[in-house]
Amino acid sequence: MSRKPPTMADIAKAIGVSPMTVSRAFKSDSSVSQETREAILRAAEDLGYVFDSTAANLRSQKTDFVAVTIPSINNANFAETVRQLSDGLSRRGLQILLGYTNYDILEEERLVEQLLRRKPQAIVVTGGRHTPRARKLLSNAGIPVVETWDLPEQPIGHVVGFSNTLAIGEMVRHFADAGYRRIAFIGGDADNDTRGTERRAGFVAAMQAAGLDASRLIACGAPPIGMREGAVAMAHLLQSLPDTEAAICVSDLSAFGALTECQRRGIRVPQDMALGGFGNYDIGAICVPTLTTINAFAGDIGAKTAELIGDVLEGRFEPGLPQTIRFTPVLIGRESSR
Amino acid sequence: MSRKPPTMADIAKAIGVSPMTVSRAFKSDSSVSQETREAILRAAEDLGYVFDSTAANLRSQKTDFVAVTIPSINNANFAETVRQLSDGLSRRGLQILLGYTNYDILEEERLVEQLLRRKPQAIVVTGGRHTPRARKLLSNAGIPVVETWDLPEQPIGHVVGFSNTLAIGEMVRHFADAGYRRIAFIGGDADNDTRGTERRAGFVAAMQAAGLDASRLIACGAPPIGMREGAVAMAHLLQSLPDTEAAICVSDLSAFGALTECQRRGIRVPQDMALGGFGNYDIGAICVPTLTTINAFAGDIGAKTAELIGDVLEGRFEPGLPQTIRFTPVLIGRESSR
DNA sequence: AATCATCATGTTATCGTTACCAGCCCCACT
DNA sequence: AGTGGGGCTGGTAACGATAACATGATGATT
Repeated sequence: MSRKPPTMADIAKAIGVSPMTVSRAFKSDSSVSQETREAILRAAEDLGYVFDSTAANLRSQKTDFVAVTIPSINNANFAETVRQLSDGLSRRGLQILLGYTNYDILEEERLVEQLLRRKPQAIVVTGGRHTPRARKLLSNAGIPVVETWDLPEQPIGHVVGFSNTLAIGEMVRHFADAGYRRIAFIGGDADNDTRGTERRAGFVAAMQAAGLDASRLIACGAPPIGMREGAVAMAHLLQSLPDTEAAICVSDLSAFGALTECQRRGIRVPQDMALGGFGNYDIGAICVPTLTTINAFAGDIGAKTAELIGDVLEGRFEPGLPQTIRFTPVLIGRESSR
Repeated sequence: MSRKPPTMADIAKAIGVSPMTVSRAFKSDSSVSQETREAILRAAEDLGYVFDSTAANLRSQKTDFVAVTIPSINNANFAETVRQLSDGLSRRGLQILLGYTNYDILEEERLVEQLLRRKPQAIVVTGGRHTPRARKLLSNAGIPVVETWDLPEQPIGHVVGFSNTLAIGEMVRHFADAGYRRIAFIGGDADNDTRGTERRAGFVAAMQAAGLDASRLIACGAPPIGMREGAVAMAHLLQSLPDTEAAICVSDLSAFGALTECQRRGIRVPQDMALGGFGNYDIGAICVPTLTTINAFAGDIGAKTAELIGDVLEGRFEPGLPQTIRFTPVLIGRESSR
């Protein structure tokens, strides 16, 4: 029963052809006569043959893997990026090899090394901050590298991202234009949360540019920052700076958490406290009141990255000429800031 | 510059040892003298050597991959299962190879076939419904198979799951005991949503067992069923069956959507309409009012599956003796059903 | 002193597929 | 009839690591 699984050679023997012909029969473009191919595929099915990619990968020096690292899978934004990336790549015959860094660049380094051993055709990392060793590994890997979700100052290779700083600036202006003055920022205090700290820095810069006090900063600690952290932060805010008129949160999740805290305390949103989020999560479009947010195009980042990788691998670009694709975050004004 | 990457043979030559010794130097348990190993590792670093798993995989017939299929990555429940699974496996030196079926068993079949070509050491699938061909592929793969999130009547191999039917029965009883009589069910009408339909069937059975009318069934269509679908369904429910006292939703997401619709219409929850969800999502614990739900132990399913796979692969079980690990879903009573 | 286990290393063959290079047959054109 | 090209097939070697077995040196044991 449990003999070892059949190989192409077994099929070849059964049909009376060479293994080479069997190999060809499995590739759609190669030249094999119709009847031979059918006989081979039938025999393969009969024998319960399963193609062995590991051997093919070794011989052809192609794995059709694309390595991807994200901070966390439990985040709708990153998940959406991965989904679109995965869809786009699978359409091109590529398969994702996914790893989580847990928002830790040391973990990222380990992960990158581990993933590179699998000989992916390209690698996508989230963010532009890496350990020196990770940078070196990526640079020397000899495959296309794409950094996403940020616009690194010194990109390793390609980039598909947007400016978190600018995006938050947009949000600050939105509130300032609406007449809010005492505006707080929630989150972005942990230095392993690069996007969060960028947003916080962007908040401070934009507030100062608008001539407003930028000192209302509420800490949430290390990522992931979810709804609960947002609620806790709002409680702090209401206690420490009760005259605050508006709070800009590091993400829609924390904004929603902040909203629930207001609801529990009978604080009306937006009349007593206006709220802004980030990321255009589903929840912000449906909760009551709906949340003003920033669409950072998480899905499009994934889709565009897939397209870019396809183009590069199929030689549609000058090789060695890194591309930077920049998305412009768009503010979505909703009920929480009217 | 772009010569081809160094191999173990190159390191061997540089150090003056055999390739075999180099190979051994990279495995922690093998016997290589301290100094030789150090010299090898140093040379490897100098040359920018990256271990080639594809070759090792072929020769040793071990990939250290575990294939996993889930319906969707954009679902906090499945994501949590995958996270714990991934953590547990990586602790054992195994790496996940993930694929999404989009709630489609035909897509699952394609995916399973594709994943098996990569020669994983084990495969985890979500749910117990598969195409005949997929069943055959899984059975003949010669590796441990784990079905999760359900309790299939005819398991292919191992199972780590719970009874959706029983879980919803629990929920129905909770509402019935609290005095609710006109109870509706939202979702679970699409037949590619196996867990959803099971929950709906469980609802009908439990309602009948309680002597209650089980005909208040609101359709949501095909999965994924999110917040928006829940809101739409609640609108339908309020229009078609306005005297309904309580609604049990196929998940916390749809329950939250239903809640928002109530809020927009000024319908008090739970006074005018009680709500129940499923899955113990973060949102249900924090929204106002908090949602009564069922903890299905999504994370534990992943953790336990990782443990099971570890045990099986390391021969800690009678081989060929499939295990079934059954979780008992627990009702969490919250504000939405007081 | 002889024997044997242990350690560190080397040699050889192989995992299953495919790149590369031929070779054959048949038909279409000169 | 001769030449050429395209379609189909086969033989051989190789991808880069390691399993399996073998070897020499060292030290422990009797």
